[in-house]
Amino acid sequence: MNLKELAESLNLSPTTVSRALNGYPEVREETRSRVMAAAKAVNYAPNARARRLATGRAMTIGHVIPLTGRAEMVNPIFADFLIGAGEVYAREGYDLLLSMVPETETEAAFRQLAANGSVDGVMVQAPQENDPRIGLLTELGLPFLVHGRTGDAMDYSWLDIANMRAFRRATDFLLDLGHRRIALLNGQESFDFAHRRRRGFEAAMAARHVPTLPHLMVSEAMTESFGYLSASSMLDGPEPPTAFLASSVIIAIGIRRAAAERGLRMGRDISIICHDDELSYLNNDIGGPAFTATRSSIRAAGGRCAEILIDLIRHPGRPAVQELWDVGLMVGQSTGPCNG
Amino acid sequence: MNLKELAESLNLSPTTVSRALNGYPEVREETRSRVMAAAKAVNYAPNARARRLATGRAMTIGHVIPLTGRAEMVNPIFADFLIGAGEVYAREGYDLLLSMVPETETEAAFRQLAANGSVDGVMVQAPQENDPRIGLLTELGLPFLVHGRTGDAMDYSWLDIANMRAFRRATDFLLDLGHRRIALLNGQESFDFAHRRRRGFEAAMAARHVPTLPHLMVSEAMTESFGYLSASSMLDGPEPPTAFLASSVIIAIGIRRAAAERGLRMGRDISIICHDDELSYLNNDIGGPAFTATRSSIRAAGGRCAEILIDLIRHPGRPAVQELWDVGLMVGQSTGPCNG
DNA sequence: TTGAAAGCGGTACCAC
DNA sequence: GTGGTACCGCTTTCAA
Repeated sequence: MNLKELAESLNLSPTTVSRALNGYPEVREETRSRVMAAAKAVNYAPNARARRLATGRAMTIGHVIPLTGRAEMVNPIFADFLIGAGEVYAREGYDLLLSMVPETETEAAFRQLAANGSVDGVMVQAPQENDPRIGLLTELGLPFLVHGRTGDAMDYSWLDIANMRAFRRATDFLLDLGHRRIALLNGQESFDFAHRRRRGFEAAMAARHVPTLPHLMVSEAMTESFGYLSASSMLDGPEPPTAFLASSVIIAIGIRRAAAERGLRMGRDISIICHDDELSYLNNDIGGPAFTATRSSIRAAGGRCAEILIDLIRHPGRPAVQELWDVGLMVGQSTGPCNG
Repeated sequence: MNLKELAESLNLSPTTVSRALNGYPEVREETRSRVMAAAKAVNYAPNARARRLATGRAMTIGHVIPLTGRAEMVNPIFADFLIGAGEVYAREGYDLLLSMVPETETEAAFRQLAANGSVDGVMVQAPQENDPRIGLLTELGLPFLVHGRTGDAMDYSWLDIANMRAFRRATDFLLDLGHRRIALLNGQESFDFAHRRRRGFEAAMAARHVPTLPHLMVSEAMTESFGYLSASSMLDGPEPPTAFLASSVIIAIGIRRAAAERGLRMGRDISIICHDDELSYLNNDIGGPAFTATRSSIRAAGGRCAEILIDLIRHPGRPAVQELWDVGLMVGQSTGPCNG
């Protein structure tokens, strides 16, 4: 059953039926209810393909995930971010087009999406320093929102969590507990977030005149084995750390295993604070939940990113939205936007 | 630049240009190359929305993920499956529509997708016993493929791994090593796969006349804390297990932590075999990699599922495809389809 | 081998 | 308030 047939069965024009269904005000109430009832009765749903062509909008948002050797999506934050964003898309009537492409084909993928008009905008995640995607998307005129930031000062829309502040605060917390040899197990520093986290860590240490120890600072792709192997060698080496700061829960899981193997007890012999944590994964390590972001805050961030992106799509030409989120420390919820 | 403009610039009709671009044989070779060159020169890409309307095909496949309380996607297999499927979709020119909906709204989501024609088919994952989705999709006439099976004997297309065989073989392996008190940490038994795995486990034990111990068999949502808590209480209780069989790497990670805390050494004091494992997560637990499926085999399964589904879409009315995959034991690759 | 024209199923402008 | 109709941009008969 299509619009025309539905209209005929009601002795109305397609125009009127379309208007009634789409909530236009000029339709008489009685007509509208008659149309609504009939539509429901025959289980009518407007054809999305036709609508997309007629309106010129795809009502679809693309998430392009570059696949590197290690499948990044496994990192729990990808899933949580997607869920948060997906909820908002659904609420706003948008579909989510997920495109996983080899990293080398990312540019081609974006060009394709822009050229054939199958999305109205795209979400960009995990930007690297001077990420080429930003210039490309700007050039293509495809609306986009970046989750994270690049170092440079281009004028694009992004939402980022206050990485530096989060790690500075977490480091302060460990220092307050009396720790001096704190290890930082970070993600790859080509990613902007890892860079900021290290700066936060270093700032906190410097402020207390505690030297950072090079052998306790490593950064690599965030996997459990990276956490396990790094923590193992640190714990077995000279000047072992008494506390760990990890950039991902995946890393923290590895650290915890290394610690457990050595009979080190969480919260007594050793403390771990990590990012992207959630209660079911890791808690009570230092006498209570200890993490910077949480899974629910990542999800909230995904939702907020989706809202901003949709707004950007609906209002082309609006100035770039740049939102910094304070994810707090030892909290279960994002605290939302902040400044500074 | 659209087809009509491109055609005008070439002094050809849209018809001919369309044919040239789509590889129709009746176009003169010289014309075709002229068209191709021009298309490339102006960076022409056919509008996907228009094409979808004209052809009546969405060229899109839907993955509907029901969200339960615990976000299942975190389970690594979801990501790997998606990656495997996504590669095939991209190769075949299909888009992937990812829809995450509250479990209670799954039916409405499918009805919507079917009614508004935004997908040509859908992938169904993690079926429960007597899963209502199967009847619904059959009724809606929307092509679908199930990854996994339900217990009942309906005639639908599925691809499943040989869960029973995998777990039977894994259990045999542990029995061969001399283990007698083997614990099974399974997923929720409302899922068909969990049910089959238990049967495989029980069959192996029965064949050797080794009694299964009720306190060593638990099934619950697959999380790290489930693994940790269950293993902890088993290890501290009477008749502790000497080996574990886990339905997910996530569970195994929890088991390993419990074991590490108690100073139990992998491969000596305790052995773990798990499903959905991968080297970076867990290995050498019994003196070598030990798992039933692997991340790469899940990915392969995703790819194969995508191929089957696309085939189903292209050839409506073909008989149901039912493929069983042997995922082996202690191997890094799927061995592919098998029977029995 | 090429072209004219009728859709595909909606939306939205303009007239009534 | 309602209806006629020209699109949206491509595919696909049918005719030449």
